[in-house]
Amino acid sequence: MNHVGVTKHKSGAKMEVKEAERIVIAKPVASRPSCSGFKSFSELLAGAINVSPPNNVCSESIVPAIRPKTVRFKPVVNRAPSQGVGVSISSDKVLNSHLKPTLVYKPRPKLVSKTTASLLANMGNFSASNELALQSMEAPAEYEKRVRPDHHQNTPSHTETDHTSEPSKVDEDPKVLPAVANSDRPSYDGYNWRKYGQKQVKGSEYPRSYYKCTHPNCPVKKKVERSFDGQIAEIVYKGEHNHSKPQPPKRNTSQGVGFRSDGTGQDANNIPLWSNNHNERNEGSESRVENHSEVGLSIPPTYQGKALLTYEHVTTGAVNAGGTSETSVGLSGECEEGSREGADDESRSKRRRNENQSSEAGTLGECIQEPRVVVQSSTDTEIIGDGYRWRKYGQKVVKGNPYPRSYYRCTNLNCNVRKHVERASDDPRAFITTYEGRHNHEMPHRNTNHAAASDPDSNSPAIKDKR
DNA sequence: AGCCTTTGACCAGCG
DNA sequence: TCGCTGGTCAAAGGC
Repeated sequence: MNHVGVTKHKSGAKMEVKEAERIVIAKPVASRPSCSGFKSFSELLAGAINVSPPNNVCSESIVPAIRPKTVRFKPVVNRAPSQGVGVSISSDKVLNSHLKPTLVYKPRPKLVSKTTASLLANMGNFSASNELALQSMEAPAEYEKRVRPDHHQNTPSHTETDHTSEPSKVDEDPKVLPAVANSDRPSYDGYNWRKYGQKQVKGSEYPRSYYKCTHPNCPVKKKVERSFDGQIAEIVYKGEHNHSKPQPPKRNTSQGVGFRSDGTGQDANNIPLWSNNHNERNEGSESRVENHSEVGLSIPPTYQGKALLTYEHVTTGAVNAGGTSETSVGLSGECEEGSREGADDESRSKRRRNENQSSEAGTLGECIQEPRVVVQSSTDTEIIGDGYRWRKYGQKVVKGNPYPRSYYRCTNLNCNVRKHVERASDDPRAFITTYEGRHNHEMPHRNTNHAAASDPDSNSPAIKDKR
């Protein structure tokens, strides 16, 4: 085991290490990085990848930060995601968030199975690799900072058990059992991670997995909470990579699905694409990429069919938006997880499956029969909420929340920013809006504040974005 | 052979 | 001081 950067000796040594980590690692501070020389991962990434947006005047700070992207909005004052930062943090809670140590990345993507990924890949634009790669969190561009609501309410019962190993379990829908996907793998961010622990954390319905970057001397760690169906419920990065992304063994564009089965968690194809493709393709959207992956609209592997639909929609949206990256991005998250996980997780799952076959079988069946994902085909609703124009491209019910979540995409050409809005299950008056990516354009409508206004299902109160 | 995951146990911080 | 909790270790086993 290469515990890079971490000494393993009990007590004393350990402490030292921790100390070190603290120094190096950015603590998940809720506070939003400002120009104080504090850069978030996404910003850093952005800088590395693209030309940094004008906003980022602050330059290079070394501090990796965890940037919050999802904020819980109360029907009060909200801000739209500012251009520079892909996320808007607002609401009282958010504001207070910095008081809390938890800065979390909390995307809730669903995954698609390998099959889906490959299908998508075959569809053309979509390259599984990309997708996969996208998930990356590396640059937590997608970080969402979220004041965590009580998860408890969300999911009643599946806790305790160690579902991690089991790839797809039910999560959103207790019945949903992703056939292939998921698992504990960290999201694909182009880096290699080694899982070194897993734990059921109090307050969280999902088990938390701990990962370390496998690169020698890289102090980066991340915690991932994955729902039973493989969705990433929360990701927290700690530290900053002191190396570049590992080069993928090979790049592949056409094979949508090239999964390594070695359990490295790397998808030969994925990574490459991720690092190359995305970076290159999405100039200016750097963060988006990463984000999408995690946050992206995801579809439980189980719902392959749906996934495809979604995919199409996504694609369409992308097209409409004028970007292709979107497409990949949109799926990325899904595929990534699904596919990549698929590789090794699959085997693992098999193992586990054998062990728990009976129980799972039942679950799976149900899942398939009762998909809860409702993909709205093309609700080309343009909504002007936080000042930007959004097109709703999907909607679905997420586990633990009776209210459907709506997915929006910025309608601006080439802008890959997306957001999803949902009511807080524990507080119907509160809305949780998660932004992905950052706008690469000016805000078309500055004073409008009815983000969800046109959202049919949102019943939503207008979400005002704070800026 | 090397690397990864799993998982119970251990450790430290905190209230 | 004690119990709880989160984070990490490390043996075992798989690929």
